[in-house]
Amino acid sequence: MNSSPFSTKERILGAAESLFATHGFAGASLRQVTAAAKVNLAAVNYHFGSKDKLIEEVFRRRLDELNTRRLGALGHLAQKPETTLEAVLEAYIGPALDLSRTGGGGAAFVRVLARAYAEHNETLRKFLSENYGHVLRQFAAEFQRLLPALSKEELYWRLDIVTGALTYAMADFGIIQRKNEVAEQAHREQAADHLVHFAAAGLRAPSPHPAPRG
Amino acid sequence: MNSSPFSTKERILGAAESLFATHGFAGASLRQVTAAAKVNLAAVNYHFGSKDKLIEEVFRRRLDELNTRRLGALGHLAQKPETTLEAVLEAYIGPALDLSRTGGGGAAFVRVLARAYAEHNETLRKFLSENYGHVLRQFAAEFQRLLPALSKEELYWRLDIVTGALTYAMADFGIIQRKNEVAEQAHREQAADHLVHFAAAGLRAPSPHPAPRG
DNA sequence: CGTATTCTCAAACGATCGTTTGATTCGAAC
DNA sequence: GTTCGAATCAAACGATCGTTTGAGAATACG
Repeated sequence: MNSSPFSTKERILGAAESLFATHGFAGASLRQVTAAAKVNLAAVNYHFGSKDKLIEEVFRRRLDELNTRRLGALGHLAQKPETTLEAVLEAYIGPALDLSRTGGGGAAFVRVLARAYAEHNETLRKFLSENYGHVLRQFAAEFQRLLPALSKEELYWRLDIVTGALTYAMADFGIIQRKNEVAEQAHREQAADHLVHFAAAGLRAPSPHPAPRG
Repeated sequence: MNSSPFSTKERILGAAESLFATHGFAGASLRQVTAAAKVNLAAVNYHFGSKDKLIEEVFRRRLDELNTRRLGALGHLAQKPETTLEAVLEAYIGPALDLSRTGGGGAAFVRVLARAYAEHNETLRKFLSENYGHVLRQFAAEFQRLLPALSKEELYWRLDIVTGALTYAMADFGIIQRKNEVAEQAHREQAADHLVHFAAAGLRAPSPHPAPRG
């Protein structure tokens, strides 16, 4: 019955990903999603149970592979004395870049990911923390090994900044607008290159023992 | 009739700011807003005309003062040979910090500002660009003077990263969660201090003439 | 005072939301 | 061919959305 090579579930996930990226979770309706996926409205609740479950599935589909690849890349570097800061950053950012490079909607997903940070939805936050929190903790441990001069608190502050900048840059929210659809991949690769370079310098900055502002 | 010292318009703006920060523009309904403001539902359309106009007014109320203060701080530094990179960053970030420090809902507004980046709402983007784009251009010119080794393109990439990190950090989206309401101001000041330090190092990083990734 | 204007209020408007229902169609197993 | 579970469909559910209405209360001005 499907004229498309993709199943109904896959078409819903793809359309939802794209529309959530553009309009947000509350702003994109199931009627928009099912219309874009060319499926019946009831198909969402039939296949996923509810809109919230659909949102979770949009995340799970991408994050399972993304974080597996991140940990795999980290596994080749961890504990080795010759590992560089740039290499660990690359292990974290590279899979996200690859994801955004795959034609099948991954570029939209990184925008959805940025949405998740902006959403203060507690249910969503808990889901992400429970399912993928261990990845961030493993990377933090490796960064700590490479930056022993930083206190744990200082390190977490900086990793927080890197994560924010990564999310923001990959999601293409910035003032720098690309010219056309063809240049999107090149644009995103440039963003990642600049980001790794910038983040490495920021992480390496000497600890300030900050004085009161004024 | 108002038992509050604030007018109906002011109470609506304050409640809207807080709820937009938490639930987003589409996620916060006018019924939630008017209930929190303890005013009648129809008051929004009477005083502002529509929900979209209310959103614009939430921005205008804060950004007019914020950007005036930013340009004022920049005016004391621009063209002077002894100006430092940190001072210009401080001129950009400091007023945002002060805003988030004022008790009257400014802390919520910085989260609203971050929402604006995540929203791909063209109407909102156009409004912000038309009304406040000149501020970013003036700061870019001053950064260019202080970082002559950077190409214009390279500089814009880095400023884009700084803006993203600033927005993200000030909006308190990160993994670092503060313990209670009392510590919020101290938390935010720490975030700004770390951010200035991090951003200055990132901006000063030598130009990479980036090689192909691999 | 009376009058005009501004503001607030409960109530309802039509539209759209997420979800559910029940009938119908499909594809494999026997 | 018959049967049966899976999938799709049009239609409708109650709830909530932004917005509008018209009457009443508060305020300002003569």
